[in-house]
Amino acid sequence: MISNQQLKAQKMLKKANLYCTKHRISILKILLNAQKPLSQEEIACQFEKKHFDKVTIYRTIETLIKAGLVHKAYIDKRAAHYELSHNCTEKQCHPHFTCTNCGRTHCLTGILLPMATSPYKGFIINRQQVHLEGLCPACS
Amino acid sequence: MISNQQLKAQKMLKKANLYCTKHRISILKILLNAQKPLSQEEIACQFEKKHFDKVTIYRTIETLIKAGLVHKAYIDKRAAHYELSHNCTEKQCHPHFTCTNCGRTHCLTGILLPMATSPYKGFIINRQQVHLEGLCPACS
DNA sequence: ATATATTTGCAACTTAGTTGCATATTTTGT
DNA sequence: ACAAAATATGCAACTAAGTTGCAAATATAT
Repeated sequence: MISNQQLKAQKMLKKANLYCTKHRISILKILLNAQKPLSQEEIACQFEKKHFDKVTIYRTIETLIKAGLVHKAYIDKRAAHYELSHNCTEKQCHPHFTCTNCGRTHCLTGILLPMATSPYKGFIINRQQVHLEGLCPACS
Repeated sequence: MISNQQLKAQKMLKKANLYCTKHRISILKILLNAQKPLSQEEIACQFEKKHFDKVTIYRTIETLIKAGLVHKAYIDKRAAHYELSHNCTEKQCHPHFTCTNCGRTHCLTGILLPMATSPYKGFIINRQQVHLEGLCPACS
């Protein structure tokens, strides 16, 4: 029984001209199900019994970032957090919201700000990512 | 001979009700002169001979953040980078620009985007920070 | 000048991420 | 379907970033 997400992940890898390995498919599936950016450790936890080396996870993420499938989220955590790029337009990522009370991070996919335009000569802006701070529904 | 920045730093600390120590003044002076966000290590390097323990630098930064004088910049570096809040409005920080070619980060203080408004009930947005990616004048 | 409150330095530690290399897996060509 | 070539993975050891507890030093208030 091949799941929907399994097929989706395989297609993503094929399209990006990457080797279609168990590890990459698993990591893509985890990111497809995630409702927020995940760290290496959070990804590792979702494998339960089957052990995935952290080096493999880091290298897989790096590969997926280079292929444009994944990007780093700019949030206020010590460890880097990653998410799929498929909820973002080419020029702009959906905003991330961090609650200053409980520290939890949410993706606010419903917001789109106008793109910044540079008043300085020579700066070519290709992508924009917005970070928001405030109180989440549970804390407000 | 007391410099201008020395006085400025002292005033900032007094106003924030913080002990006015050599270390805090030195760190504030370094941040006042910086044209971009600095990491703990970059701050430490500017002390030259006089040795400042990294723990002291981390704790000082934490204190200054709590007092609202400093904040973390959301940029694509492994180590956290910090800057003074005095170039930002209460609601919004100036955007940071990272060059995808050379990796250098710049502050684009001339840009101000409209504040995001949440389409979700219960999310109260207090502050916004924008991160831009593209090519800097040297690389474009 | 002294007492009290707060900050600093040191040592040891945790967490996050990286590198080199031998082994295993995936793809390509036949 | 099979072998060869290309690429990915696991392991061990390592570096970098940040934290904690505690004793000594410094700043402020009286």
